[in-house]
Amino acid sequence: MATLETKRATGLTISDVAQETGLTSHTLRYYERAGLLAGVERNGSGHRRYTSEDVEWVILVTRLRATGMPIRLIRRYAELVRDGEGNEAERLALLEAHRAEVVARLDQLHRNLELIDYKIGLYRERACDVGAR
Amino acid sequence: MATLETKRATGLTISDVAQETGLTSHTLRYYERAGLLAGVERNGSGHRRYTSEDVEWVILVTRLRATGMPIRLIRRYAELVRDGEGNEAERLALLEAHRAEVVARLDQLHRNLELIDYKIGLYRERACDVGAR
DNA sequence: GCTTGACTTAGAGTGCACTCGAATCCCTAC
DNA sequence: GTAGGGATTCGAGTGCACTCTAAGTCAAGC
Repeated sequence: MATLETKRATGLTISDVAQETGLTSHTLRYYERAGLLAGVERNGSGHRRYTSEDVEWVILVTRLRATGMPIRLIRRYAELVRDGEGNEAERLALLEAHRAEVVARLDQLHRNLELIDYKIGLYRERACDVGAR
Repeated sequence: MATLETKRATGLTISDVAQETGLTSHTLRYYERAGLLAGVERNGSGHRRYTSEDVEWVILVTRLRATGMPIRLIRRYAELVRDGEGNEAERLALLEAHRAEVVARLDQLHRNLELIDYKIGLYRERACDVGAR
């Protein structure tokens, strides 16, 4: 078994990263296949070894997913980052467009939450009443 | 073609309701099959005729869907409503549980939005800088 | 009376994001 | 040296919520 020392030198295994990010190894491989992760380094026997930068990136990906950004947009963003400098404007545009969608979704969620609260109020106030649906 | 008068008397057609709710006729039939809508009345030739109460209910369903309540829970709720009085406590519990989930999701969304804002900030402030990912 | 178009049904297909299976490989411990 | 456990790959399977197709029925307008 690799010591912490060794891991620091050679990078984390896929199950280390799975544990740290809350994803499964399956999902990590799926993300890599889908182009969300730049090529992760391999050791002599072909096993993935993740750097801490890789892990940071994976965490960013999970956050973007958690806000509902679809895989294909995250891939686009990842591609831009991989292509390096010169496309920052496009990256910014992509993030801003997504931000706008998240804000819109938050608004809608807040509004619909009010309806739920209204219904809950009905059931609480007139629990023995007839017509509440 | 049915006049508005006629429609008021006989109920709305599926495409009327589709238009009014933003769903498609397909989705309305799907919801009915899935047990989300109590049996909608039919006219002589077997076509659905929706009452305004039906439409109200459909709108409530769309709002619950918009907050991410899964079909199976909406079905459960619809069943309770159909069963009539006596189960208000369960309806309330169902709505409150869902409310808690929505609130949790809102929180998480807010937190992740902050990360997006942070990234956007990076690109705005140091658009010409190197290391921003 | 016949076309047009909206409606009906059962059931198949789609898109998304995983999620899992099977076969195989390889390092470690006994 | 061999069993175990985890890694690899490709590709198939799953779950959800629609979304659409095909075959057929029916009412209204020309």
